[in-house]
Amino acid sequence: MKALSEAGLRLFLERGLDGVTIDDITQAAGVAKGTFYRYFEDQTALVEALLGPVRRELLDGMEACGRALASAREVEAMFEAYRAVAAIIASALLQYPGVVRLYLQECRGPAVGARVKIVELARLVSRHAVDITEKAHTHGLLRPIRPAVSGLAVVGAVERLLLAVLSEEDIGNPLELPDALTTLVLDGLRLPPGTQPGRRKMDGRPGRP
Amino acid sequence: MKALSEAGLRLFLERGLDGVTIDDITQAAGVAKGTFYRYFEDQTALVEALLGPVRRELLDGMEACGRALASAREVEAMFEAYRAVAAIIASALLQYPGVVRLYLQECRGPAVGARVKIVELARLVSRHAVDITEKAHTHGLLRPIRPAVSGLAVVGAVERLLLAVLSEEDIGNPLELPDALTTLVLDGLRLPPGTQPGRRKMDGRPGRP
DNA sequence: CCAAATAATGACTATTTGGTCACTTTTTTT
DNA sequence: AAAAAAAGTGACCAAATAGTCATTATTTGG
Repeated sequence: MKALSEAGLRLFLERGLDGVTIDDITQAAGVAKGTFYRYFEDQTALVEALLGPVRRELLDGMEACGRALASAREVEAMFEAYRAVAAIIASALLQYPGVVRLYLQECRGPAVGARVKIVELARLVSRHAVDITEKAHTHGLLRPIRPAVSGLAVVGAVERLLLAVLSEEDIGNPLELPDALTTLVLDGLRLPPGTQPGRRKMDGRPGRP
Repeated sequence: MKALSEAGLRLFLERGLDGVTIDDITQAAGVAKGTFYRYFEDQTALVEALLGPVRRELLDGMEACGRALASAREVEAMFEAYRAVAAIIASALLQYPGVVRLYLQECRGPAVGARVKIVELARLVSRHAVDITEKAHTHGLLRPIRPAVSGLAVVGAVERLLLAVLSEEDIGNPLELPDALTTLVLDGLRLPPGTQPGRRKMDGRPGRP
């Protein structure tokens, strides 16, 4: 059964959810076809089994962040809530890198067949992200941009960077990512006015007066 | 032939690239199966035909942005180069909304079969984005964050917002998106220090001293 | 050591699918 | 109008596929 899950995940990543047959999976796992159906009703069930743990951790983490933020009145509490989510994501990345990659790879496809649960999770993640942004917004902690826009932008940025990490694109030390993202999202790309163009500060901190 | 392209695109969006058969397409287009093979060698060829125009416009636009930025020494020139890319994207969105959606939906999947050209385009887009960021970075116009990180983050944010627009998620007036994105990316989410929490400015401009 | 329960097998069926091709219909050219 | 060219058709084939099930192998409990 573990052999089936592992083979399935590997093949899904290589060929896409819809590009893998039950025969492929059982052959790769080194078992007979009938064995697959002893453990999973169909391909969809296998995907759900793979996604389950990540789904729980992620949704729990985001809900906790929402609750924490509901009572946050200061910027520091907001940062702390965001950091907690980042920790959840990092944990999932370390425990289930393949599943996270599968999510990133399939989450924007049409919600059909084996992909429904993945797309459903993606919708929940986006909704939570917007809710969280909405809360911070209500408390006046954020710039006056529609939460639906900034929340989704952050989701997109984070997901793209996770993909880069998992695809081993060259983005430097992954451990520096949360800091870089924080700087990026919270303080923006643009060099703060007053700093001399050409003389870059190298410590990566915001450094506004 | 147009009927085939349109039916194919519609079905690809409904069921995913790998979830559509030639029979599905010809049936939806109301032609016989053999007719498909008169115009396209296989499904991959149809996808390439669909993607072609968008691919050209997008890559041309990004290359132009790179060239413009190569000579940019001031922040204003940089903004102008970004605005030009935004215009290209908006144009593609209006002319070929379905194809853009197909790109967003499939661009992170494994580069297999009919998806290879889409994934290839996605790689080029990311590479260009990082190159562009690199250029702006070299000129000292940006914060000291690795261009590979900030460039990919912007790609991710933009792609997620485009998906939202095309999926008719509620993000308000799409015409305000470029401005929101600019504010978001260039000036950051965080309320500038010095502004009173709770008293939000409503004009959406940065407003730093 | 034996019997019952559990797990694994792979041949088999019914369908689906990509691709072909001899033929018919429509359009263009002469 | 006749001939030639182009477009369109759908039956057909071989390969692939989801799912079943009678049979065999293995494990477990007494």
